[in-house]
Amino acid sequence: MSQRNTVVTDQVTDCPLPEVLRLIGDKWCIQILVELGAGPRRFTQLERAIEGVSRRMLTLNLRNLERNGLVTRTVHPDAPPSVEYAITPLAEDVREPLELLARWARGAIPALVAARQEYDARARG
Amino acid sequence: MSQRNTVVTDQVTDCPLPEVLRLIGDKWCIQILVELGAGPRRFTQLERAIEGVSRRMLTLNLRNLERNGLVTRTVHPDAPPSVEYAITPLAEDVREPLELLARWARGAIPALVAARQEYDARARG
DNA sequence: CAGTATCCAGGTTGATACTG
DNA sequence: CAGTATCAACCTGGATACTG
Repeated sequence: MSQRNTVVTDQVTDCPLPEVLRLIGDKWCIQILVELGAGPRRFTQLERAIEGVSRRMLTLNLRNLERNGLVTRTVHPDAPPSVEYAITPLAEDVREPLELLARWARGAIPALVAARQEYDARARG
Repeated sequence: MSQRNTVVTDQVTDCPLPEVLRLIGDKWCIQILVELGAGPRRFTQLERAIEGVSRRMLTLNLRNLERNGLVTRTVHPDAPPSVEYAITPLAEDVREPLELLARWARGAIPALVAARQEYDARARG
């Protein structure tokens, strides 16, 4: 999760894909975006919605998303504290490409499973 | 790179995206697929084309791609050995979704950079 | 509530040397 | 040529305890 400023700086070729993947490739980013896609959420709401995420990782991933302009964080000056997260238009725009990717994944799963079984069978044989 | 058999097994929700990202999210996978998209390549060709990849990682990534049915590996019984890698139709199909994602990335870069500058400025301030 | 600080286990990667 | 084997460094992530 350390600084990964590579999205533009050192991208010489015309394929930004490796950078995008690092951008949204943090372990919980997608699930955060999906959850926030349904509407703004508070920290604990996210923590409960995203099964298995640790407090630490949720924080780090949110900070990263915020830093990259994909998520906004608004603090309401209440007691007890209340912080609301929401996705930005920029993040909205990435939903469609991601949905296509997801669609491909759903279609590809049978072939993937088959490929693995065959590979593993051969690897053992 | 250890076994990650999760693509189907434990996916309860209807969002396969985290799994896809692990599938093609290995550090060099995309670059391998892009390179092979231009035509079959031999091991050393890939090693030279993909700047910064170590022999070890190239091997591991290729094995993973092969296991998932995204790349084929054909050994020509020559001396010296000759091994040719190529992408499968399954991998061809993923190029379009990935291209859309790349297109989004290219468009989003200015906003990303701006978001970061602002965030980092505030973080220091 | 919404984090931060700390510690640690484990996984991932690169460098390097070796092999059929 | 096309790898495998080994080792060390690094990074990531989870658990936990603490705080405004």
